[in-house]
Amino acid sequence: MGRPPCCDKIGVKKGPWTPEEDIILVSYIQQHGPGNWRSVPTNTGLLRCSKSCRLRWTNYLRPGIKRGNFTEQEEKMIIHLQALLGNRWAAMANYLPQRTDNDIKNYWNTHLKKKLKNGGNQDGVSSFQSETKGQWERRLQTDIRMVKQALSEALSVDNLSFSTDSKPSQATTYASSAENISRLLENWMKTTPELVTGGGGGGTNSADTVTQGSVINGSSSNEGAISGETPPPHQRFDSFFSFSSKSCHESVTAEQQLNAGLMTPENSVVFQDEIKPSLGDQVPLTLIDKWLLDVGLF
DNA sequence: AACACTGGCAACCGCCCCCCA
DNA sequence: GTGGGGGGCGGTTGCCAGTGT
Repeated sequence: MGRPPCCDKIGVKKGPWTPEEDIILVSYIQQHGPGNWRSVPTNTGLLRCSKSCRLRWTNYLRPGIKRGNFTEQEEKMIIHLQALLGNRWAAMANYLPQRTDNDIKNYWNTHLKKKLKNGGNQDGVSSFQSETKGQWERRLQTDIRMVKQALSEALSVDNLSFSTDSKPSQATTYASSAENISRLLENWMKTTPELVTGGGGGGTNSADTVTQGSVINGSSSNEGAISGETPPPHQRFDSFFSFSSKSCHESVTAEQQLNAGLMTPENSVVFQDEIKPSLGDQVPLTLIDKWLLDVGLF
């Protein structure tokens, strides 16, 4: 017998996610945190496969995701990481915390692959590949060993500080996800104004039912833990948006620091609980910086 | 203005790895 | 030690918007 599918194919919805589904998912993760994906569809009532929920979260709703054009720095980073790591998109995403592996993969396949093919030697990448890749792999192995040791010591301290201060950090992190869906919500509210104007006219469609039943209740119970009261619907959505400016600011700050080489993914407040501690797979950003400096990129 | 083509991106699929009983 | 289940990852697909003819 083969392995059963992760979810029943019957009754599982496929295709693009609706804003309502996004809200349900984010609301659930705000309360329970990411993980245990198998239980997500059951507990939320989402007619989605657990994998689909995880992908939607990691690729779109996850906090701190930067969308839009890749910067030149990011592009160079991807090119070099691809040369170094191959098609290990998830590992590459560790060095570009604001980009998802899917984003990086798509960008590589649609832009960079073509660019390198047409352009040939871009920014010395080809010569780097032929001349220094082997050398870098050796240095990387050495670095990884050193860093593993140093980080394991450091993390034993960091974990203590994280555990004592995990709540605010988590709140900030999940708040940022609201920023990601806020744009969707804004569009959604434009198209379905009756849902968020306090039930002005009608508002008896299925979307309203879903929103009132699953999302608002979930959201309010979550916020109730903070504010202790249930605001009216439009204020509850406002509170979703109210996260945006702060988290956006933090996100930009983190980005600026990352770009300036002042902050590594490991000590970023925004991403610290999203970074996987798979030390064997990744090298701290400072090493990449060093490498980029060595090859004359910065 | 209408149609065809192309590129970009979100989402799905299936394999693999790791953890736990 | 082993098998099953869950999660992660990379490859691929399909839809949609933009652009060209």
